[in-house]
Formats: sequence, C-alpha cells, structure tokens
Amino acid sequence: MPKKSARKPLKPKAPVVRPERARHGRNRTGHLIDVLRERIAKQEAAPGAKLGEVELSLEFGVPRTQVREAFSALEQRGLIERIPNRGAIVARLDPAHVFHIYDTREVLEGACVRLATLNVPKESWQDLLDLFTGPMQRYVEKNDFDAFLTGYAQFRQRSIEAAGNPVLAQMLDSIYEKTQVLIYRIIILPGRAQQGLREHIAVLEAMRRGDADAAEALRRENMRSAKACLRNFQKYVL
Amino acid sequence: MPKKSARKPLKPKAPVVRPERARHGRNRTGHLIDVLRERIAKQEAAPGAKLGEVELSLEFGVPRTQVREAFSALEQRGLIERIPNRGAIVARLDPAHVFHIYDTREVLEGACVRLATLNVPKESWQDLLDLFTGPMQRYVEKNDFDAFLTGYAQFRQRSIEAAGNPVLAQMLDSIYEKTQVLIYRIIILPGRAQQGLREHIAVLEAMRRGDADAAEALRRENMRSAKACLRNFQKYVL
DNA sequence: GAAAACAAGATTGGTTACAGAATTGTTGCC
DNA sequence: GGCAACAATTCTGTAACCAATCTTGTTTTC
Repeated sequence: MPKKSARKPLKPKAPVVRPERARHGRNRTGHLIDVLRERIAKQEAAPGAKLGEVELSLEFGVPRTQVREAFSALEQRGLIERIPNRGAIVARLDPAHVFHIYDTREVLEGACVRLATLNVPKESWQDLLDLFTGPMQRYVEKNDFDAFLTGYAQFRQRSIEAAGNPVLAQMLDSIYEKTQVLIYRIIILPGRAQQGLREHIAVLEAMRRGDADAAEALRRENMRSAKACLRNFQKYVL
Repeated sequence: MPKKSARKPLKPKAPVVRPERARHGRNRTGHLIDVLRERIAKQEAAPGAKLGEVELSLEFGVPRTQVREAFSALEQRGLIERIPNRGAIVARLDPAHVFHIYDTREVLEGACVRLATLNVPKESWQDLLDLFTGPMQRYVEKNDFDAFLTGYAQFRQRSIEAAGNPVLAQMLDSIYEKTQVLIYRIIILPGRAQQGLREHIAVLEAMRRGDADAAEALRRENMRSAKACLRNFQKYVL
C-alpha cells in the first residue's frame, strides 16, 4: 500500500505502457512461414522446386536469416527438404508416403467427428446436412468442383471447431497441408465426388442423430474409400 | 560510469576444426534440435526455464544463428515459446492441453497396435508377452520403475516399428516428447503400474492372437484408463 | 523508508560482410 | 566433335556488428 500522498506527475511520463508488445501477434518470421506453407499447399511451388534464400528475402523484404529460420521450421514440418550447401527444395511426396498419410488421417478424422458429435448439440449439424443434401448435390452434378470444395471445407472447419481439441486440430492441419495438393486430382476421378458426397451425408446424418460411434465409423470408412480410390488410380494421380 | 574500455579480443584466427562433418546425414542444426528435444522431454530443462542463445551456442560450439534456427523449429513443434526480445522458454503444459493430448493419443496408439498386428506374424509378439507376464510383473512388485519403463519403451518401439507408418510414428513422437515428463509422475500413482501392466498384457494377448481389432480396442481402453487416472490425481501431478 | 525515476548492463533482433562449396560456363585436349 | 579439366559465378553457411529492448541496480524525492 503506497503511502504516497498527492504525488505530482512532474513529467509527461511517456504513457508507452505496451504499445505493440508483439507487433501483430506473430513475429515477422511467423508470417513468412504461413505464406510459404500456403504456397506449398496450393502447389504454387511445385514439388522439387528450388527455394532460393536471397530470392525470397528480396520478395518479402526480410533479411536472409529470417528466411533461413522459416526454412528450419518448414523442414521440421516436412514441407521442404534442405540439402547441405545446396539449398532447400519443396518436398516431393512419394506414393507410399501418401498411403501412410491416409492411414493416419483415417483415425484422426474419425476422432474428430466423434468428439465433435459429443461436444455440440446435435441440432447444430442440421444446416450442414441441408447443405450436403441440397446445394452440394447440384454442385456435383454440374461438376462445380470449386463450390464443392468450399462446402467440404466448411464441414472440415466446423468439425474441427466443434471437436475443440487443439492437438488434434494441429495434426489434422499437418496432414491437410500435405494432401491438399491431391484433393484437386482426386475430386475429378470418375464417381469419386458422388461417392464422397454420399459418405459425407451418412456421416452428417449420424452426427445429426448424435450417434458419435456411428459417425466415427462412417468417417473412417469414408477415408478408406478415398484411399482405395487413390490406389485404383494411382498411376494417374501420383 | 561507462568504461568504454578495450574492444573484444576479436579472436585472431582460431580456425575452427575443419567441419568435414556436415556431409553425411543431418545438418549440425538437426543434431542441436534433437538434443534440445531430448533435454526438454527428459525434464532436464524445466518448463518455464529460460534458454539463452549465447549460452547454448557456447555449450555446443555452434554459431548463434543455428541456435535461433533450432528455436524456430522447436517453436513450430510447440516445445518452446519465444517471447519477443525476451528469449525462449520451455513450454509449460496446462492440464487442459494434457487431456487433449491423451484424447488424440488414444486413437493414434490404437491405430499403431492395429497396424502392427496386421503387419507382422503374430508369433513375433511372444517374447514381449513373456516379458510382460514374467519379469515386468516382478518389476512392478519391487517398484523398480526404471526397469518397468524400459520394458514399456520396448513395447512402444516394437509397435511403432511393426506398424511401419512413418507419419504415424512422427505424430506419436510429437506426442511422446510432450508427455514423457508426466510418465514419471503417473507411474508412481497408487495402483497405476499394476493396472497399466494388466492392460498391456491384454493388448499383447490380442496381438499374439492376431486379433487387430481387439488389440486396438484394448489399447484405446488403456489410454482412457490412463487419462482417467490422470484426472483423478490431477491436483498432484499437474 | 518506500516508490518512482534514472542509468548501466545484458540479451535478443536484425543487418552486413566474408569464406567455402557447388553449379555452370568455358577452354583445351584427345 | 565430344569429353575432361579449369575458371567464374552463384549461393549457402558462418561470423561479426549494430540497434532495440528488457532487466537490474542505484539514486532521488516525498
């Protein structure tokens, strides 16, 4: 308890409490990491493409050391490969790795819908169910893949959000950023969009019923189906 | 009094040992990352402890830029937190996060034993089953936790190896390096070692029978049991 | 005597410069 | 004409340096 009485400020006192403590949340390096992640995921940087340090430092106007730190982080995530004294290249994914990814994704996506079903009232899935049984059907019929993928992203985002598990979310992100490239190739395979839609509707119906176990089982079945499709057309997409 | 004294000796030549080392395998930074990971997992660096850049660069004889790159990678993994202008500290894990980790670990460990059971001949699990029904029982009775954990690590390593899925292995590692700290606290909880041993024997028996589904279900039940134990004694271990 | 104000030290963040290695282009030889 | 050795350029890896900020210790004032 300060026994101070009637203290005179005596000075403007530079009220710089904490103006911009940490800039805008993340460090500048964090932003660079996000941009490169997105660029790799969107295939703007093809697998095997060389990532020059000076090139990126000039493009983003950041020092080369920051590019280097970003490379270190991306290497840990498995998105790039660094060869000593030869630079960094975008990681190429071999088919075996893709199948391993799908085996892992199966259980993670299953857990995601299970937790989501348990955590939120079952009525909250009605709008997504309406979306998938209505507009999404037409998107598939008209081969409007962009709209279809947008709806799919909604389902994905809502599920992760409802699951409320940041650890699970991070792992699904880690997988998603590696397979996003493939989605554009899988979706155009004959009959895949239709089957995927049917399976998603089944999952959503289970979630709408509040049946978490069924939702998990159906989601896992959906992942196995996607993997099987991928295997059937392996020579065309991988 | 600013004693603007003589400048730093500036290290005349001091040619560092010829780094012909950086050719095979990983970069020197990769090694530093591994060492720090292990140090954090083994609790040699307590949560909240400060990690000095110059301190580590001197200890390992690596340039400070490499320490920073390692920090960037470890931050991506969630093992440390970097506060602008204040350095890096070992990440502290809050209870909610631990439970999220266990929920995620449940499905991953389940998938691991399922794949392991499917991939290798069931007879290959006999030695582990003998270990768990024989010596491990005595370790528990004698409270020889070191020997117990060694056997547990064997089970873990063999399962991951047999599963043959590097993606899954990486995610389990990511989880393991965060929870290893807790294992030493859980294992000493009353009755936990006994129950964990019983559950592991049940899992191994299922694997010995070649029953992958049962092994997965039992392993998941084991994880839920561990989580429940953690919740019961939350105030003591977290 | 206590709290605020001030100053000095220490640490991190970011920039520049230099050495080593690899790729590439050139030239000479077979 | 092709191949090999060599030189030049480019790029990575490392080091040193400067600036900004936080921490700590001291002083001043009420």
